[in-house]
Amino acid sequence: MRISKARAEENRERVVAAAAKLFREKGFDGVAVADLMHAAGLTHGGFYNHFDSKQQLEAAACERVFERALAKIGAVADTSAPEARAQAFADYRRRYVSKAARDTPAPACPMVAFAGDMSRRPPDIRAAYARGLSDYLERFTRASGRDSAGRAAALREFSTLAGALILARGVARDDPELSEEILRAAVAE
Amino acid sequence: MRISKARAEENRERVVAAAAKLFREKGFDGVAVADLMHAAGLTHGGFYNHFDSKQQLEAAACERVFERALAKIGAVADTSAPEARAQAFADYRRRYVSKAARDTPAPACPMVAFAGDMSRRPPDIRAAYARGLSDYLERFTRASGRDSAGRAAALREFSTLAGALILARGVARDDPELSEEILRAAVAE
DNA sequence: TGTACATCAGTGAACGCGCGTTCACTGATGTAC
DNA sequence: TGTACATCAGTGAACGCGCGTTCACTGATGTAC
Repeated sequence: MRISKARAEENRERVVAAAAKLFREKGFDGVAVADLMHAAGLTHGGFYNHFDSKQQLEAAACERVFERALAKIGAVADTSAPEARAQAFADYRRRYVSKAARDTPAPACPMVAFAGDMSRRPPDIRAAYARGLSDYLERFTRASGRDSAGRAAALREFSTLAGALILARGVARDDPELSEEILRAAVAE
Repeated sequence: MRISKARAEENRERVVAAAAKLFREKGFDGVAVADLMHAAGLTHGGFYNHFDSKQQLEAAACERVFERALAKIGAVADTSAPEARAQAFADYRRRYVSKAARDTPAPACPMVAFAGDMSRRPPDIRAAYARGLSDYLERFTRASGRDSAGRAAALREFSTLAGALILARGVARDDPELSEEILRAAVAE
């Protein structure tokens, strides 16, 4: 049963959206093509009408996750009024290491979701990730109110946030107190 | 061909050692039982003479990696002369975010190697990991010369180091300049 | 100490399962006239 | 505008492969006497 072009595009979109969510949640190798298609309301056989391979969808999903993350930090960076920007950045940091961010199965931050096994992924995904991180750190630096002289401090600050969230997520279920302690320490002054 | 008890124990030891290395390098799911046994100079069939399951070896390997990491940071923490301890800690930090640490396929730090997918692992491995991180952070705090009042600062400092190494490893091959910048920023003052 | 036998670490074939991918088929869509 | 036909998104069975695990077998080790 052939489907209209618009509907087909809509289906492809749903597959990418499902992949962006499920890959963040279970990792690239933790989700089967059939799972992705089922999550998008389709059967697995049609997958290759939209993508050359699972690997290609992985790259597309990675880019999709970055689009969202870049839009979010970009909005903070592009806030023109300095005091509003400072407030937006403070909120961003606080939310980044919140318990909600720790407890969500699918981390919104692509670095938290993917950094761990990025060194083992094929070149095209790694390239998308590297571009994404580079763009993200540029925006994060601006969002933090620093200029190029303060870039090192901004990178250090983001390493702290990402490191704390990754560590806190790893022990969340087995040592919740330590997990919270790590999160609080990351934004303590 | 039956083997002596001593030789059998030696073989088991080699399997755990191979697992501790290969799991750090390729992740738990990236190494097959046959690979592990082959790396230990054995064939895959004998695996279940030593372990109930692959999962049990994963837990044993995780503990093994922590033993090494805890011994290393423990030695710094237990250095009694304050100036020698401060020097040893400075060296530890510098080496932790060195290019060598970034470029080694098998990270020495269990958090860098395992944190990424720890939230998806079975309970016994997660428990071993949580115990290990808790012990590690206690030693790291002492090694940094801080007492319990300075524990938050110590946790924040370790989050920075681990986060930076994880981020730097993720883009090492695709954006080496950014990768180095992240590492340098983590220990800049 | 020497002998006979049971034990069991190691071997490699085999099993069963899940996964990425392929393929023949369906039937509504898009197009040529 | 209406009709005939080609296209192609979606379906579900099937293929091939790798992996964790099992099993019958081997023969040196460990032990009972």
